[in-house]
Amino acid sequence: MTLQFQTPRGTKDILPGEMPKWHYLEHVLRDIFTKYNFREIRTPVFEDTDLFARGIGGTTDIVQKEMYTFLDKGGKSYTLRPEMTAPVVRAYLQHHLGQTKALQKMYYIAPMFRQERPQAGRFRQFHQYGVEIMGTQAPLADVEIITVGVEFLRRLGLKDIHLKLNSVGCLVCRPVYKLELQNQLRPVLEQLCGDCRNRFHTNPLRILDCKKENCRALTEEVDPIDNYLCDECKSHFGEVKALLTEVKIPFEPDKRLVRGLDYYTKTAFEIITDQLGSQDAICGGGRYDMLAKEIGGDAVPGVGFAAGLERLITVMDKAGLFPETDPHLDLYLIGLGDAARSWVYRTAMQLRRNNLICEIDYQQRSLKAQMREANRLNAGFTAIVGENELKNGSIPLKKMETGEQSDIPIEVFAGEIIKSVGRS
RNA sequence: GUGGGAGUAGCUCAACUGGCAGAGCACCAGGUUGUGGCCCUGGCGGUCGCGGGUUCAAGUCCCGUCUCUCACCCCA
Repeated sequence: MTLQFQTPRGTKDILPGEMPKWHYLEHVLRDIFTKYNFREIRTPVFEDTDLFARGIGGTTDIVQKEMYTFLDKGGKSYTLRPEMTAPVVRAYLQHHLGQTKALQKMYYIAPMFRQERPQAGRFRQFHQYGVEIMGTQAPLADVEIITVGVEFLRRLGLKDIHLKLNSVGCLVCRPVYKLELQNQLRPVLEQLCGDCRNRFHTNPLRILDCKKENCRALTEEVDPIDNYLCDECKSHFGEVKALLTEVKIPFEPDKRLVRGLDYYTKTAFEIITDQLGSQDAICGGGRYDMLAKEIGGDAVPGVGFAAGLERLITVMDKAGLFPETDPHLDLYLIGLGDAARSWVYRTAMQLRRNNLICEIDYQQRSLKAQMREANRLNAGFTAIVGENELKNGSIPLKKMETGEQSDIPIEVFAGEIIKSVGRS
């Protein structure tokens, strides 16, 4: 069958059958975020295009080629959000959240949009969860962010995850390092790949991140940024590492980790898994002390991460880490004949009001069909009601697992069921 | 945006060098006129992704296109 309408390229329906996985992850996320005292924030799915252009940075791939941008009827340019940090900072500034509380700790679980070629672990609409702490430069805030991300993955039971850590400096020291990098690479500039030759001018730090064998070799001997960090960045980075060690969160310093968004300062980190192939980053984040100012507000420091739910689900599936979900019914009520169906319907309503999960047949199907349905729905019990039962005033209740059957007087049926099958 | 692989029933897949489009599972019904799962029997279900071309004849060959998939770029 060829349907005229299908999900747009790179998008997916999340069908009822897979929803338990999403609910499970969302439940654990909210639970752990709440314990760390983060509160949820929701912002519009689209924003002023300039918010992203300026916030994320004009030279980034996200802005240059991945944004879903459209004009509204007034000719104004909007963009479906490709990430959530810029909108959160925008909301923080717009609502003067810094005035009401010194520190804002926020989390989100929300869809994002990027117009890229779909691939394993990459979609055009995907979901991210993330946290942000705004209003402090304290290294402990960085560590809290990293901790909450790692703790979540640990609680899910994930093994084989690696935390990669670096500092990308600040406005004081990064320009110095950029120049130094250019000086050191200039002699080999012609040997770098085409992308890297461009990066040499636009964003030399990204050359370190190139995955090409040749480029990596050429940059192997380059001085790491550590040697050029200003005193403040150096001590900040040192403290982050010390605190992580203190709370026993293993990390791997990675001088090549620079991240693709321009707004990062100081701490940058990624959590990767070796189960995912080339899209191995499962969580990425860092500090962004210049972002608020960049989008036109006061300078407000912040730190946060974003992580992808679809990728996480892939990893969880591979590792078999989702708990067995056992969708079931407490009771399937079978009605045969008009009078019985009416009784069954009224009884089902009464039981549902008392917190039992009940189902009935809508289509006057045969007893066999209804039994089959009860079995398929994994019903704990089935009650079979026809003319005889109404006449005799006695309802047979069948325990599906064992097949044993007992009769319950019709006038006390609901009460007995609520008592014996129901939960408090 | 660039390159490789793939699209046949709801799902997983067959169909030789072009010659009537199939199986398993699932679904529905019957065997059992009021008792699920197991078993048996039958049934429903396809514009072979879409469009064009070659041919007496195309699921099969050619071109285009869409989608999926993998990789590059980059990212969650």
